[in-house]
Amino acid sequence: MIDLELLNKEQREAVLHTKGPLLLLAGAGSGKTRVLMYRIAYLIETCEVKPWNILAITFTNKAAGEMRERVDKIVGEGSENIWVSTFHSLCVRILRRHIDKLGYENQFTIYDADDQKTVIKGICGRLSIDTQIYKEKDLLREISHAKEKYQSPKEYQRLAKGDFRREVIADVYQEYQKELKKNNALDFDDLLYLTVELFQSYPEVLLYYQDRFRYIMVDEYQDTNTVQFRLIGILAKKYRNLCVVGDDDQSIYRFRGANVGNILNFEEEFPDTKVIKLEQNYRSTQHILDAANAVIQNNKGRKEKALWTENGQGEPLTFLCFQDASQEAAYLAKEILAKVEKGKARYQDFAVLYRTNAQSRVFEEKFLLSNVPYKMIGGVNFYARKEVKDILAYLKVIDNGRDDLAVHRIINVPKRSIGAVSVGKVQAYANSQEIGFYQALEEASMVPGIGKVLTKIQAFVHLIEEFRAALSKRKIYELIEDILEKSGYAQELREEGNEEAQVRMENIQELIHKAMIYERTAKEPSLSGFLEEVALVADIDSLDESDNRVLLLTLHNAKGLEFPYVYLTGMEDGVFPSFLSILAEHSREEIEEERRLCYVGMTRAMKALTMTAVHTRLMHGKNQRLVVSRFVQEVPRELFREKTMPSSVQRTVKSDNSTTYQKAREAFRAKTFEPKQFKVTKAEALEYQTGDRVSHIKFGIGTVLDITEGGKDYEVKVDFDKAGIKKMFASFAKLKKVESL
DNA sequence: TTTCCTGAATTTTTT
DNA sequence: ATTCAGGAAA
Repeated sequence: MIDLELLNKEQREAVLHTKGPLLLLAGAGSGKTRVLMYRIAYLIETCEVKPWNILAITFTNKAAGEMRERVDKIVGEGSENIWVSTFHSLCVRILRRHIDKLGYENQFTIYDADDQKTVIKGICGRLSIDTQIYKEKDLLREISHAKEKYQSPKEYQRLAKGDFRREVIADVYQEYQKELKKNNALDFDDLLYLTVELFQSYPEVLLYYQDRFRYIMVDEYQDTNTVQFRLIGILAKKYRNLCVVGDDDQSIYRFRGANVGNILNFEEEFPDTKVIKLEQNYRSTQHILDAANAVIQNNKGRKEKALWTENGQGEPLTFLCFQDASQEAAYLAKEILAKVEKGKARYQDFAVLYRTNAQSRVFEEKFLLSNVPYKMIGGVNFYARKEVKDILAYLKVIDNGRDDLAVHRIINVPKRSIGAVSVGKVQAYANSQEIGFYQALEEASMVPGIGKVLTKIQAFVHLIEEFRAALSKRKIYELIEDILEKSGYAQELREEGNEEAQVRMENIQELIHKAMIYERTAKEPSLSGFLEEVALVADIDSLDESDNRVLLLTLHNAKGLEFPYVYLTGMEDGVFPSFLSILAEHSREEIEEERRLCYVGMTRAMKALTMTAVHTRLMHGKNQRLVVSRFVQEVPRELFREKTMPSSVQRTVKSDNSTTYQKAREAFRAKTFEPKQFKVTKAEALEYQTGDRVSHIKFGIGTVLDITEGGKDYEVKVDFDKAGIKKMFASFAKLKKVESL
């Protein structure tokens, strides 16, 4: 049962307004998630709305999961039928059912940023485009923006007329779409774009979903882009029960096409919109809110609002300035450690926020050194690691035979003596016959001049066929194990035998583990489903609040989270706001976006907010002298602790040329290769020894033959009764002793 | 032809 | 850290 008395007046009003369009302007920490949750519960309980008629769109998968869980607790039965998901996973679900209407196969692959770049490179090569002038990154961004605005290649070309540069980009865009379709692949933007296209071309499909989603709610509305706006616009058109929740001051994804204008457009598109403002903050102290309000007030053209709280004044803010980043990090480690040891806080109460991922490494180093347990979000994505991408490429080829990109990746991994020249011949044959690369491999005997490599290619094709045939019988994690063994990938790693190979193997083991979890938790597990999950998860989704560690993350990743103690680090002009935004063509807008980012960061803090800056920082291989961020200057001095007020700073933004590029690079390298402790800790002692009988989750019971001590783990050789002799790493095998020798 | 080696270049923020 | 280009060795 829900109790509306627990809500304030505005929150309650929002819950009770169930019919027609509703725009909820919710300041940071104003309890909007709570409102959404109560609203769903109220619809089901009191208005007798069927759970499957409700669609809630959240920003991350994690938020979706939490929302469902919390609604579960209130309404109990039926909540699993509510569609709670991100824009992207919603679109995948719809497209898996209907995309054949648009000329793709339903088994499509989702391409990540790396895949996109590979495609673009290929196109630039074929069209002889100079990638010095047309950088792959810029081309991709331009294409992405076009799709975000729902511009087809044709439309883009029409608009590009007369602008030579954009005409070239139009050609690339067109080629790019052709290539993706040929590979039966979609990029992130396609997921949204094609769903809109589907709805616009097939009214009966649209009608089905309009009738299905009679009540629609969208969280983080300020970060929707034009296609997303269009998507929810047409979905909600029939019943018009659309509730969007957002805060224009927290719009931080403009670079990704997010359009704050959607908040203003909303009332135009839905003229009878009810607007409710939530301004009472339940998260932070008044000091923190005053500071955040003071900063954000420097932005023009925002909806005026001011957060207030009943939480009391709280402590003043702290500002600290250090000589360099290493001292900044060392101090934070020391301070956090001291607070935890005094029993004032737990590690999980702290968050260290920074503008760019590159800034994280110094914190990692110092935290390791001081034994401060931490978790870093973002940075090098787990799924972006070479060995993981290799295995995923195998899975993609098995799942979608038309994904030539994946075939190219694995054709000679591990080494099969099928080199670039042979691959070129097969590709040429494929082009001449107008067939896919994989199909050309199947017909390799027809390829002119293929010679001895033919047998190797046939062996590869046979291998893939074998995996495909086994698909229905094998679990996904078993399939991965098959791939490892039968392709020789594991063999190659074993032969390398160094520590790096071991880490790679561990990463693959982690992938296997993720596959196991997926199969346990998914409703209808499938290979496509697993690959899709891998493609759409964000690092932040894996965050576990019960994990007692300090969190290291970018400001962007911190959105939607809260912590008792927040450190905003790297508060220097040039870092935050970034040079790119200061020097940009539309500098004012760009800096306003950075300022909103700062506002988001500040409002994450519940009890205490500390800002830190440094005098010099190693950037792009040079030691730069930096001045304190203008955002710090925008905070009224009286809000800071007396002794830590930002000192009036020398106005010198000059790079220090005394260090040559080479020297800096060497220094950087030296740091990179410092002996590094590992997060996967080696067991102090194993519970078993040679001769003991042990059990393994998959292989069953066996006898330990040998234990070898490696760099950071033990390698254990076990003779299993059923599975024979296997070698494995102790930290992964999780062997349990069943009897002693 | 394939493989192995080296040096150079690339990092704003992300689904 | 990874990938790519270019050149030498096998």
